[in-house]
Order: sequence, then structure tokens, then C-alpha cells
Amino acid sequence: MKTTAIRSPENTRGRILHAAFEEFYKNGFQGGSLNRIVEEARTTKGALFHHFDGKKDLGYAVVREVIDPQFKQQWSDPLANSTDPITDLKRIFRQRAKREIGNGGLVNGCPLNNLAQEMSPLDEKFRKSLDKIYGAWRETVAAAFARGIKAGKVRKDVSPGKVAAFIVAAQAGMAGTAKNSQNGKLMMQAGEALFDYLDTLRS
Amino acid sequence: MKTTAIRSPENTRGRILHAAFEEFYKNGFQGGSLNRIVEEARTTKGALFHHFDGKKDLGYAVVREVIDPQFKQQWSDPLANSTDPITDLKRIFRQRAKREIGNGGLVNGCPLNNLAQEMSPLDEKFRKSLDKIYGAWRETVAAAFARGIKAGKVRKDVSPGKVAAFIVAAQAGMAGTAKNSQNGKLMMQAGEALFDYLDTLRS
DNA sequence: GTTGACACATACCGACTGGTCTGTATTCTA
DNA sequence: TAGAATACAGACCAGTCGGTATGTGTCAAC
Repeated sequence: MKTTAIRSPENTRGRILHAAFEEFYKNGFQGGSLNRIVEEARTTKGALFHHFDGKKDLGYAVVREVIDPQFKQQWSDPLANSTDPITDLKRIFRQRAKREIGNGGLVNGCPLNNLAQEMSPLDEKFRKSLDKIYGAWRETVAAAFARGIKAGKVRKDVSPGKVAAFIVAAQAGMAGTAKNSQNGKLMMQAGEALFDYLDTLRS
Repeated sequence: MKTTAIRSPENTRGRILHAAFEEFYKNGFQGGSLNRIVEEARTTKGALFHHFDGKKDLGYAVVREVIDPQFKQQWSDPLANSTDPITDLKRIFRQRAKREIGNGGLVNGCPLNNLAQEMSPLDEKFRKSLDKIYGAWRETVAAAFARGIKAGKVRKDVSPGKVAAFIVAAQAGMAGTAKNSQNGKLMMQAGEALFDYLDTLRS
């Protein structure tokens, strides 16, 4: 038997997790292949099933350990202490859009949105864990708007919850549009309209 | 061999097409099974491969002959001659939302959006034909806004293309949100914010 | 030095996949 | 009415799927 040069369970697990994220991102969960994942991770089925209980369990781990932190870091954290959510949302959106268009990230869309659309009707556990991430995002946005109102940056009559629900949905839709149209300009155009909307909320 | 009581190729083809639509709608294209489709259509592989060149060809046919007409009828046609797009969009959205929440249509989301999210990065022909539908929708909305401006119902400084890109993306996003959260109230909440936005475009 | 838990590797399994092939009944055409 | 074209039916195929069983090398504890 070919011997393992070095033993590093954390490393192996991480490689599998990362390869799984990429595979599911590109091919979806159902279309994703465990064989390709272990090949890409330069390991074997034995290792995969040693670290994870099966395909679904691997999927949950990808959501929990890869997508969730990545998403929080990119979308929630920058808004965590904002008292001027309109300005900050615009800035965040602009820099994210620029980066996504820059590298080819536009092609495959948002990993969170992809998994959510595919898996939420098929598996309740997937749906719940993905919805939790969306919910957290909505709460972050809503909280920022509430602070914005207090700080006098946002009109007093706006409902943070309502606005947050809309903004989050709109962002997801814009990412989907970009992915389907492969047209960065279209997304920027929709983005301008979103900015116009945000500006109407200013006090 | 079991004999076919009556021969009706159109009927058979239609049954396969409808069963395929349902199957892909519920399980996605990759997750959809031809075996289940022929079973549901009460026919056989022979019939399926007689009428279609394969799974992909069947998928294209579903988009062209089922999703596209359905979509046009439900979203584009009601706006075709509108000169007051804000009022009409609100009405369309309200009645579509009510119906979707009424039956369980919320669960599986929008067929167009589902296929688009899953297949556009995997198959260029899928992407193009789906993008065409979205493009037509955007054009319908933009044209309605252009007429609305002429009719004095919409502010003169709004850009129909920009607004249309945003509205279409937002609608898609809201459908996706509803599907993932399984929460009709959340969609209605986002809908109210969309209405608020639309109202800011009134002259 | 021995033992036992861990971390894999490999061969393999049954189920199911999309797709093909052949046969046959039906219908259209001449 | 003969024959070609159409419209299936059903068995079958190779390949892939997720998952398992077993074996073996590694490593820490005693």
C-alpha cells in the first residue's frame, strides 16, 4: 500500500472541504461528484467518509464552515457598526461588484444563493441553515438602519425590517441576474437604481 | 407486445413535455430523472427519445414551449399596453403573490429562475434561451415605463432601462427569498418596500 | 515494546443514470 | 393494397453514482 507521507487530519479535512465547496459551487450539490472532490483534494473516498458522514453531511459542513464565515466577512462585518447604512451599503456593494467583475466570479454567481435555490426545496436541513445566513444578513442590515435612524442619517418613517428584506432580496436577485446574463453592465445598471432607492431613504 | 390503443403523437409529446417540466421544476435539471419522467407521462424511453434528442434537448423544449409562454402570459402580457406601469406592476405583483401563496407555489420558487440559476453556468444554450426570456421581460417593463413617462404618469427623469433592470432583478430575488425562507410574510414585506420604491418614480 | 485508536487507501457494491437497439403495431402515401 | 415512414414499447448497455468493507500504515499512551 502506498504510504501516507505525512499525517495531518486537519489538512486533509480542509482540503476535502475546500474541494467540495468548489465542486458544489461549479456543479451544484446534486451535480457535484464525490469522486471528483476526492480527486481534486488528492485523497480518497476512505478519507472523505472518515471525516464526513456522507454527501449531505459534507454539504452541511461546506455551508457551516466555508460559506457562512465567508459571507459574514464580506457582507455582514463591514456593516456591523455602521450608523450610516446608506453610504456604507453603497460602498460595500460597489467594491464587491468591482471585485466580482474583475475576477470571473460573475460567472458562477453567489455560492450562498446557488445552494439556496437548488437545495431549499429538496432538503429541510439545507434550507434552514441557509435561511439562517440570510436571516442574519437581514438582521445586520435592519440593525444598521435602526442605528441610522437614531443617528439622524435615515428618515424616521422607514421600517428597518421592511427595507432590509427588500435590499437583501434585491441583492440576491441582482447577483442572479448577473450570473444569467453574464453582463456586468446590467448589474451595474440595476445597482444604480438600487442606489437611487437607498437615497430616497435619507433624512 | 402491448398494443397502443390510440396513436396521438402530439398528445404523447405533450405529456412528456409536461412531465419533464414538473420533474425539472421539482428536482432541477441535473437531479431530474428521465425514468421518472416517462413513468409520470405513462410512456417509455422509446417514446421520449423518439420525440427528443436527449435530456438536454428535452430541457430546451421545456424552456421554449412551456416556461417561455407561461412566463409571457403571466408577467409580460398584462403590461403590454400599460401607460401607468407603476399601478399595473403593483396590481400584477399583488395578484401573482396572492396566488403563489395560496397554492403551494411558493415552495418551489419560480421555474424560470430555478433553471436559470442551475443551468446558466453549465450550458451556454440554456443560458442564452433563459436570458432571452429575462431580456424580453426587461424590455416589456422598460417600454411600459417609457409610455408612462409620455403619458405623464412617471417622472421624466427616470431611466426606463435602469428601472427595468432593477425591478426584474428585485422580483427574481424576492421569489428566491420566498422559496428559501418559506415565509410569505417576508416576501410581502419586501414587496411593500418595492411598492414604496415604485411610488418614488411617480410624477 | 505493545497495544489500540486514528487516518487513511483500495477494492468493491448495488442502484440508478442517460442513452441505444431491436422489434412491432399503426398510419400515411402511392 | 403494398410499402415506406412514423410512433412507440421494452430490453439492454456501459458508465457513474453514493456508500461500504476491509486492510494497513501512523502515532500516542502506557
